[in-house]
Amino acid sequence: MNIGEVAERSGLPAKTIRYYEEIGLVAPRRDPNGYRAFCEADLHRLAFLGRARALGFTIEDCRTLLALYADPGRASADVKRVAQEHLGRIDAKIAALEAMRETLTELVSSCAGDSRPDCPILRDLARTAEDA
Amino acid sequence: MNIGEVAERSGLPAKTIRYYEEIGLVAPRRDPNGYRAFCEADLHRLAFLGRARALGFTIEDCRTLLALYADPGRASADVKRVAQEHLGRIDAKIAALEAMRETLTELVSSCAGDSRPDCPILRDLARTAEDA
DNA sequence: GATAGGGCTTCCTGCGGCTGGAAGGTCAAG
DNA sequence: CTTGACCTTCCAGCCGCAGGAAGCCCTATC
Repeated sequence: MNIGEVAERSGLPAKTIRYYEEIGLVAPRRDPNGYRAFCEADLHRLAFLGRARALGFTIEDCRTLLALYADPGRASADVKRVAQEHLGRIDAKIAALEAMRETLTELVSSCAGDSRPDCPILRDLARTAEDA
Repeated sequence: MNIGEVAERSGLPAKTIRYYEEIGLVAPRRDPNGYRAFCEADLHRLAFLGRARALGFTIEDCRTLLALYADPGRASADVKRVAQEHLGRIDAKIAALEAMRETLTELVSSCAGDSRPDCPILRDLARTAEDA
């Protein structure tokens, strides 16, 4: 299998697959002409990576997860911990974004949005620390 | 005002302020010795930037917002549009993160998290496209 | 056998928004 | 005169790729 076919079957761009090889996440054989020659196991690994990345795991998380996946003596607790920590980071991000959303929603709804220059959004951004 | 004082009063790291100057968001005078000399208006501008960034606006959004702020002939509709588009991007991010959170929460809760290797998280990541 | 096209290769740059660190100038205090 | 805190510039790195240049390989067609 050349990179094009693997890209199509895994759903990952060829660029990304080359990058994953560069950072050691996958190690396909090489044909005599220098082309990467992927086997089914490589494809499976890449698909695994694609799904882990889609769930937001970092590349380093993926490295860990792949290692656990390959280790028959793993403890599911180790996998769970990785996922839980990731979940914590996601919750934190959501909370931060929701705080922004709340403020922004309020500002947007209070702005007339007409041709006049007066704007509570700008007023809020321009308020000084003294403006309690 | 030197950069240290401005950093403290604006809450922005000095590094960030230098960066903002580099990309043209602020343009302090210079003392004969080469030190940046900030005036109150510069500080105000930086505080504005700090608040806009805290609300998640991109640097380019900030540039636009600063320009609108400085323009007495602006239309509040222009400000509102910038904020609304930003709000849309935030909503999209939250939605993506919540989708991840949902899947991850389910996976985490279904994993025993003990010393045995069997793990539904890994099983899910490793499922093939055929596994419907 | 020449040519055209697609796919493959490597290498370098750039994205956003900073952050860290090195090497060196400047200033006030002791 | 030295110390130490400040300031300066410049360069590298973060994450996870994406874009593009330059060039090789392979197949098909004329």
